[in-house]
Parts: sequence; structure tokens; C-alpha cells
Amino acid sequence: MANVYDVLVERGFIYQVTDEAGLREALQAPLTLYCGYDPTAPSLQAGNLATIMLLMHMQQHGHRVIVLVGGGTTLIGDPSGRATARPILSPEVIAENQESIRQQLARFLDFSGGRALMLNNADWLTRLNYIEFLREIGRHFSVNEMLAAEAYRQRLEAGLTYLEFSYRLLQAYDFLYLYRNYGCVLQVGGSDQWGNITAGVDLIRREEGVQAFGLVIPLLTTSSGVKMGKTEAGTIYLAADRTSPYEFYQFWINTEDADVARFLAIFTLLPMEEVRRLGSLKGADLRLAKEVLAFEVTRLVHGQRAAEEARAASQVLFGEGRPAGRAVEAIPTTEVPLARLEAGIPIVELFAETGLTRSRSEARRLVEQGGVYVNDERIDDVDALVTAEALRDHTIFLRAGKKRYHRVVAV
RNA sequence: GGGCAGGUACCCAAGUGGCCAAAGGGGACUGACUGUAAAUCAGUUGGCUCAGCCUUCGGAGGUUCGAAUCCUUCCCUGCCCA
Repeated sequence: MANVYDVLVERGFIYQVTDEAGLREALQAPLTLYCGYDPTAPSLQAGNLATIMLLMHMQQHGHRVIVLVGGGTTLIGDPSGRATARPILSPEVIAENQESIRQQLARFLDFSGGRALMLNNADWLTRLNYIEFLREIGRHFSVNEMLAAEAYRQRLEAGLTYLEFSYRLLQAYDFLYLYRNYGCVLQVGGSDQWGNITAGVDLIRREEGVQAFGLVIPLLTTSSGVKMGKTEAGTIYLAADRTSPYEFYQFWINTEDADVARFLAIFTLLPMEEVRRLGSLKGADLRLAKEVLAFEVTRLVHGQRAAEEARAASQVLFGEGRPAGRAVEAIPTTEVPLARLEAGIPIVELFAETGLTRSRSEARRLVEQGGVYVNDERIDDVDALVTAEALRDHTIFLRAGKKRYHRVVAV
């Protein structure tokens, strides 16, 4: 079997590695690696998908994957790459988040027969004895070195508490713990984790005299420099009840031209010849590649059926003619009593209610700017009423701007 | 614990008694142009019963006809000293 390292290079997963030659060699034989996820929210986000894909490749090439859902370190809060301190979450919230993230990850990795493990560092971190920890682990860390690190230097200007400062030691200790108990010799993560990861590699070398490895993926931004997975509507989550498959699909199909090839390589499992072929399309033909990207990613995250529905709904909405048929059911929908429609609902009220705008004022502005459509007809009267006359098949289609659709169903 | 400087809308940041729903920039949104792309140009960016009204400038009080701006106190942050 091909060395997974070459696959990772080819697909654009590798940004920095602690010892390229050494790691490549180590990957010749099955090894154990880990990646940590902080349960700061009840769902993983689109941005987390990149490391998940990396883990999938690893597992496919016979390596054992440990997913660490960091219940322990989340109690602290990682200051890396953040301008201000994270809000400290309560243990209860963390535990809940952890459980749902656990379930999400099970979609992507095969946990049967110990091929992948899901661990919680709270199991060992909360049992640590402070004095012992300082004597065994703390002595290996140079404060001078840490203060010089970019991650901390930024925060030095804005303020950094001892609590956050300790985060790195705990993450390094995690790595050491996983090495000792599971033989884990590789940690992967986002590029903002570089410092934390190398701290662990150093710690293992000092304590165990063993060469462990670290690998980070590039920081994923769009070509315009926006951090991956954020839109006007907020974060794109992997959980269907937070970001519907349709919205998820829309997020990906709106990828910028310049990002399509890169994203296909990272976020799908398509063979690289196919990725190259799609990525080499020019101009408007790239839409085809975007459709494949959106479909494949949605399929991975939400399954074949949801992906098909999202695609069908998108094709109907952005194609010719009036949306109809079952496909439209994937569109975000609000039910409204028929009686209210018969009485007439102010357009601004309806938009605010469906969430297409955050407030009536915003809806009012949108009308003034020409961004409000009912059944694809622009509404330019702020005081317009939406009535039952607009119903076709018990349904009214609302649109905010060019792309955001919402379906109103009379009941 | 002491001294100093600060806490303004999504973010950065002006404002230092009325002309302030609060300059400027970033971001975001809308429109035009397009290919559900980018770039460009224009507009918008607290809420509402919207030519008017209401609530915002760390929290709570106070002075004043009137406060983001002055006073008191509390909370938080940075710098210096311990």
C-alpha cells in the first residue's frame, strides 16, 4: 500500500511536520496517532472537517486513530490563536457537548475492533496531583521559551492568565499519556496547534527518550482570507439540526473559484485524477466542480439521501421555472396558519419570523434595497402584505437577496 | 496591595456637556455587472406602531434643563511598583 504520507502531501494536508523523513518512515508500519477536539460547542464545525478527513485517510491506510475529545483541557481554554480568553465553560455543558461530538465523529471513523478510539482527557487530567505534575512535567518547560512563542507573545500584549498559560503543559502531557498507554507517536492538528504539539513531542523525548512526531495542516481560509466555515448566517455546523443539509450544501457550492481544487482534495475522498480533472475546468464550467464538491461533502457528513435532496432543492431553486415537487422539502421551512395568510401578513413581519432577517427593521431595509422577493417577484413596498393569494400548492417562496430562500407552508 | 492608563455598536477605533444612534476603517449585507465565482462601482449596517418615537457608549447611583462626555462607587483589563 502506498505510504499515506505521499497521499497527504498530494492532497494538500501538510503544512508543517516535525521530522518529515522520520515520520514518513514511521508511517511504513501501522502506528497510533491522535487528534484533539475541544467540546466548546455541541457540534463540530465545517472547519473541523479538515482534520477529520486527515484521520480518515490515516485509518484507511491501516493506522490506529485516537480521537481525544478534550473534556479536561476545555476546562482550561486554549489561548492559541485567540485574541481574548475563552469563556470558561461549566463541566456540565462540556460533558453534554462532548457526548454529541462523540456521536458525530462516529460517522467518519470506524471504531469497531479498536481500529479507532475515542478518549476523554478528563479521565486522567482531573486526577493529576499538582505537585507531582510540576515535578515531573513542569520541570521540562522553559518559561523563557514559551514567552517567546508567537502564540503567547500576542496574548502577552492583551493579557494572559496563568490558567491559560498552563494549557500547553496539559496538552503536552496528554500526548505523553497517550504514548505511554496507547503507544501513540503522532499528533495532528490545525496549524495553530503547532506549538502545543511540538511541546508534546519534546516532552516525550525528554521523559521517554522516544522520537514522536507532530503534523499540522494549513490554516484553512478561503482565497479571500476568510476563515473557513463562517458565513453571514454564522458558523457552519456539521449537526443537521444546527445547519440543515441544504444550507450545508449551499455553503460548499458557494466556494470561490480559486478554492475549488484545493477543497476537493481536502474535503472529499475522490481520487486525485478526478480532483485534478475537475479543478482544471475553467470559467463557468467550474460550477460543475463546485456541484461535485458540495454533493460529496454533504454526502460524507449527512449521508447519500440528504445530499441528493439538498442537490435537488438547489437545482430547482437556482434553475429555471418555479420550484415544485418533493425537492423543495429540503429548503428551510416555516409553517404559518392559513387564517393568518388570509388576513394578510406584513412582509417585514414574515421575513423576521422566518429568520431571513434578524428584525423587522432589517427586513424594511432589505425591501428598500430591493432584496425582498415573494415567489421570485421583487417587493418594493415596505408595507406590502403577503396574502393567501400568493399560495401555490399551499406554499409561498420567500427570498432574501440572491441566494437565501425560505419556504412558507400554510397549515 | 499602591501608582498610572483604559473599558464606545460584529471587530478595530474617534468622540471628552447639547449639532451623537455616535466620525473613520475592517467585516457583513443589498443592488448593478456575472457563472449561486472573483474583481469593480453604488448603497445599507440598534429597535419599533419608522418624515416620529424608544433603548444603547463596562455595572449601579448622582450632578444638570440636557451626559458616551462631569462626580461617587463597584467590576474588569493593560503598564509600572510590591
